[in-house]
Amino acid sequence: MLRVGKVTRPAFGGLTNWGPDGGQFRSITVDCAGVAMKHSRPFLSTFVNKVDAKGRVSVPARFREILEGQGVRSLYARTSTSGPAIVAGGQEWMERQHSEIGEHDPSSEIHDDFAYSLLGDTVELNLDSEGRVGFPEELMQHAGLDGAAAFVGMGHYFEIWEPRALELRKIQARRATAERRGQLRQKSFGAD
Amino acid sequence: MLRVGKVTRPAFGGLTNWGPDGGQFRSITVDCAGVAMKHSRPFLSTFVNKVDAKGRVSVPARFREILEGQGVRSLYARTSTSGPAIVAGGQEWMERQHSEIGEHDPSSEIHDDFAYSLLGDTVELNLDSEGRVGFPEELMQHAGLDGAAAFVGMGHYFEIWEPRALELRKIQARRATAERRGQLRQKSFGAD
DNA sequence: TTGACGCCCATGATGCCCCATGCTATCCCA
DNA sequence: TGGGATAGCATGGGGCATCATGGGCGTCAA
Repeated sequence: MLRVGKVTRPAFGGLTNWGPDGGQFRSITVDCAGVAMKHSRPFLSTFVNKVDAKGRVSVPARFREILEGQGVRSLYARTSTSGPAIVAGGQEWMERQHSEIGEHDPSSEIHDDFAYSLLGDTVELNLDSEGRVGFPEELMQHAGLDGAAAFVGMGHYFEIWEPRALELRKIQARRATAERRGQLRQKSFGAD
Repeated sequence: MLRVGKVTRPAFGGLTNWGPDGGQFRSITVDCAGVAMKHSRPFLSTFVNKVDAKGRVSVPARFREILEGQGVRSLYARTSTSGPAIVAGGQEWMERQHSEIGEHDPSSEIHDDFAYSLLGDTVELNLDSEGRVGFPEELMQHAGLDGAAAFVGMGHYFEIWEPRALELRKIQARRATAERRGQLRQKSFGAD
């Protein structure tokens, strides 16, 4: 289980707040070691957009706002290590990935494994003036994208799925969540 | 050794107090590690409003005050994991959800399950200048909304039910509460 | 020359904003 | 104590801005 005080993962388990102001970094998380870290609003919700004949997809406007708030007008993407999906995010997510690798001894094999799979496979994609991106063929194939793409917010990052595959994955996730929270609920505090 | 769980859920079991002043954050909860967390007044009571032809519903004025006190003029909503209802809340509730997910290792399956069902299914809805929201068709269907919607305060968040379904649920809840509290009490405020 | 890519404009759909109206609960004064 | 005035709130509908999407044109490199 995660421990408090790992400076490299302050965001998981800290106190978070997004301010009401528009677009830029919106909050500070302070972990138990007193380390502060910037935060954008989380990527939320699911949006399904079409893939056009040129292979372009509109990045949902809400997601674009967040990405732009983090700096440049582009996103980072790679194949998911746990399913037929593309994992993507902005500057902050990239930094997170980077520091996750930094937790490991540079001379260790695990360090290199992480670097090859998390950094080596990541591409940086620019959004066009309409807010669209074209994913490389390899990523499209991994996710089985064809005709439509579902963007699902995962908090600090988001994923892109073939819509039907995502729906199936979500059904499974809802079941697991209900069970898990049902157990918590019996212990006393209200989940929802 | 301190675990994340102790820190990320200060509200459950912390020391809480809401002040009498108007609108903004009204209290501070301090958990065992000394971490402070903001609190609004709780969402209370039940309000029934109409759903208009465009599918819009007025959010009760009391609830709006609380939401606005938390920052932006919007709310977060998703289907309930435990019944035919929409679960909704403001910024604070969203932060709670987010940090609940953050308790888990990002590479674990439970992390993803929570993210897909708690974040991926959550939508951010802006209130219009009259204080109304339009829920997505999917949420309306899950709650069986049609013509009217009952907003019921649940403390840190609230739920939206089809009024009759809520009434039934409440009857069941009263009975269960009465049983738990013992025979004597059941006799004195059993049937209202 | 041709194909890939980036940039730009047109269009339709959707969501958001604004104004108008009517209801109701509360307060004030007779 | 009752009735009218008033302010806050819920409700309805029309218009406009934003967004997704499709297609065209120019540029650069193979």
